Amino acid sequence: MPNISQILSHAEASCRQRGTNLTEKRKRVLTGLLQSKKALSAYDLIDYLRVEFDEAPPPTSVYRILDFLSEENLVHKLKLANKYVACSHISCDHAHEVPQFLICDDCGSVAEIGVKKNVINTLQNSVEQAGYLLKSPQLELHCVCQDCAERAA
Amino acid sequence: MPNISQILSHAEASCRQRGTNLTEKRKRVLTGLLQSKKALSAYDLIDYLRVEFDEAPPPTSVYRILDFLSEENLVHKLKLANKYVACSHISCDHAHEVPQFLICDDCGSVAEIGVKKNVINTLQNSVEQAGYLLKSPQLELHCVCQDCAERAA
DNA sequence: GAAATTATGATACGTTATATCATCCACAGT
DNA sequence: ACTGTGGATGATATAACGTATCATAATTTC
Repeated sequence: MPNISQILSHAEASCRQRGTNLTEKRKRVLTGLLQSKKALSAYDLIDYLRVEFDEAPPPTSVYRILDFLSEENLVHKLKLANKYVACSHISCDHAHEVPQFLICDDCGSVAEIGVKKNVINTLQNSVEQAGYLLKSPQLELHCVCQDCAERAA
Repeated sequence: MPNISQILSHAEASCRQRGTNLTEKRKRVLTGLLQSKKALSAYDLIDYLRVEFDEAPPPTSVYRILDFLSEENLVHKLKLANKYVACSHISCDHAHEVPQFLICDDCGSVAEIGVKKNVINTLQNSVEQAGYLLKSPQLELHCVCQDCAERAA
């Protein structure tokens, strides 16, 4: 696993290639997500920026930055948890299947898994039979991680 | 499709059988969801109660009632949309597969579908391989309904 | 170096949800 | 009837998440 500064360089190059700009502020938000290794809310990130960088950006700015990072596929938005997480494939060069997220309801840890294509296809078929169009096959699943399951036991 | 008062009687009987009590207030919240035929937020329901029944319950009460109705499987909570919807099988007697929800991001309409058991199993296996436990295989999918898709076209 | 574009800040507010403590109500046992 | 008990609801305040609007700063481009 590459270290954070390598990931940042990679992300920066990727943005430049797409004609966008990974600014210092955007880098700091991304760094926060990479360091925490779990999903954070926008307000968690504001706290992080205050503590680590003595910044106090308004929510507006942080949400804008998170939107930007999502657009660049550096970060995923987890609607189910109202949180944001660094893409686990952030430093890969190849394209990926649509990510599926497992969110631990207890501790907030997030695992990103792939599922077989035919599962998604079956799902998509069911959706279309109901007269709907799937906007995004990105699933977010309520889970409990092993650590929390053991702690509870 | 049974009418609303039939559904209410059925729900009331179901609660009684489980040793719980479908009070008038709870009935009115359920009625609101049944009438609207779509997902409503807790605050939508407060508005509904004010308009239809000249009540002004605090959010606390409405959330409590929604929790109760969820426990009784009369209502489903859609975390993805922060809304609540009457269970479409509310008046059936038989057990059901775990519901899957299609949420129109434009108009908020919700379809409830079943998916084949093996799809869920496959998913569950992937989750377990990642060291997580699936708390609920209830999926909520971001969709666009046919009406909205046509309107946009 | 002025104009245009991009990025960020300030302020205020809207929406969703919960914490805490108080009150009401129905019903059981005496 | 009296009372205690548990279930149900209300009142109040506030937390957490998110957005609208307008202003300002920084960067690029000509």
